[in-house]
Amino acid sequence: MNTTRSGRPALTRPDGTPLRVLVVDDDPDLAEVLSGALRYEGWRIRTAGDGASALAAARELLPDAVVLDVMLPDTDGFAVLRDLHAVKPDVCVLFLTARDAVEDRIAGITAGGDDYVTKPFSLEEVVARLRGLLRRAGMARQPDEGPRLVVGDLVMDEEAREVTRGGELVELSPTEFELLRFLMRNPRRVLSKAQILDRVWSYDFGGRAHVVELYISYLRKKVDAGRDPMIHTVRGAGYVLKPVTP
Amino acid sequence: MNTTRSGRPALTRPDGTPLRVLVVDDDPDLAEVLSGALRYEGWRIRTAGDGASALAAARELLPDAVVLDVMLPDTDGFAVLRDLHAVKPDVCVLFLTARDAVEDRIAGITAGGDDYVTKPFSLEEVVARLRGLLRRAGMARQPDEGPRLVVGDLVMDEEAREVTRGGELVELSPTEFELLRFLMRNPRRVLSKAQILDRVWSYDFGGRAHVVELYISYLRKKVDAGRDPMIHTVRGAGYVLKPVTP
DNA sequence: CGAACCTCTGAGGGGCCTTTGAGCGGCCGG
DNA sequence: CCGGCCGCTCAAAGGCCCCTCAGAGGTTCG
Repeated sequence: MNTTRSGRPALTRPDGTPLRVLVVDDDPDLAEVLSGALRYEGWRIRTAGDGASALAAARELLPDAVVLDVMLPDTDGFAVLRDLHAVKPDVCVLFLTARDAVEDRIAGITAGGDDYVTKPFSLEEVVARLRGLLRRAGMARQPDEGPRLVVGDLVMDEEAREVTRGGELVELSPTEFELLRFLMRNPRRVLSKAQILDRVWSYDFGGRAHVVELYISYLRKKVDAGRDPMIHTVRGAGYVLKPVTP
Repeated sequence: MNTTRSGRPALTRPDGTPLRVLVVDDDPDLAEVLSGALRYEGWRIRTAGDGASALAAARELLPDAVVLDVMLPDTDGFAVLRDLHAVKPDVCVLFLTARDAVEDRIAGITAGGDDYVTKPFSLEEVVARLRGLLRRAGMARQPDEGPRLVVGDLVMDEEAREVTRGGELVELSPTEFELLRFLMRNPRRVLSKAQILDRVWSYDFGGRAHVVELYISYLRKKVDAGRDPMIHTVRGAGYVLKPVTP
């Protein structure tokens, strides 16, 4: 079976081959980070820096999905979207856009089944949105099943953004939710504070690892509250999430 | 079968040939120490002193992994990472960075599945991280199986950073963990205190061999506690770890 | 426009880890 | 048999890691 670089079974095309994703951004560093994260999901990645080379790459790769910066040096994302649909009508598109970008045009996009995230984003969010898109479009085969993450009696419904522990609802803020999602996607594995920062916080976050400690303590108060702890500190290494009794 | 210089079966590429690793550091002494340790793993090593020659070497060697100093005389780590991925998209990268540069521009690097260690590091840590990377990337074939070390009834899960003896959990500090990992990777072999210092402690450690004795005694208290001892002293030579009944 | 919520910073404190030093016991050589 | 060396352990200092509290600034929502 095709697997991610983390060992977890990968989200694949229906025939089991790796999903193909094209990353289009004119910032080479950002494109590199993005494609690294997506490659880590076990997918096949290509990058492009402008609209013209994006189209050329798309014609060659026939990607299942495209991560597309709205602001490109030679053209804008919407024009590229039209051309992409001409090349491959069923392609999924995830837009990258500035926070204060034109909301109305973006709104029209999501109606077509595509989606967007605003810069600066976290990699966890990009990956999650992309997985959601591919799943809903029927382009991806679920190795596990459904959009639910389960670790012990802790259950996360990613689409409903709902978390329960032992059946009880746990209410989380956005950052808490993303942190817990990252932990739940890597159960029984020690994650360093740097790893967590890189995945859960925005790529331009300048802060220190201290925030991770803080949010771990928030999560503990809500997820572990009064119960047997699932979140453990590994001194000098990081944090682990694991079921109470393995 | 391909083996390490120590006789232990080596971690190899899927086809059984030795893994190829490129070491890039502008300090020749450090590069030498590193490549010595990696060669000891049974891998094929090349070194480079700057970004340009690193790329040239990469094009020729097509390495499975690169150990890469972030501070290079001619360029920075991010640019090299991009170029390396262009040469070989599935290459694993382990960055070496100064402790106070961690916050700097490392952001996003671990997100792609790559990893880093801060200077001063221990060789055990570098080797362990590299093995982890290669294993997760599916570039390495397990001679034993999985990310678990087993000696007798002593079991170490490196990813969960969990150790059990006879099923019972053994809690270890970071240094204790690394020392035990070194012992478990070299079972039934006498390791001198100097060897242990060189591998487990940082390369700039100024202390004396006395610490090794102390940490061995800590390990005994936790690992051998009340049970048949697995850690043995070989007077005048060093220490051995072996199963209770060979 | 106000209130609630969320995120992040800074400071304080507690506890674990690492290292050092010293003392003791046992093994080995003289 | 005795002295010296090697290894083991205890005790304590210091540092570092981690947790928590309190509050400011920003954002969202009513």
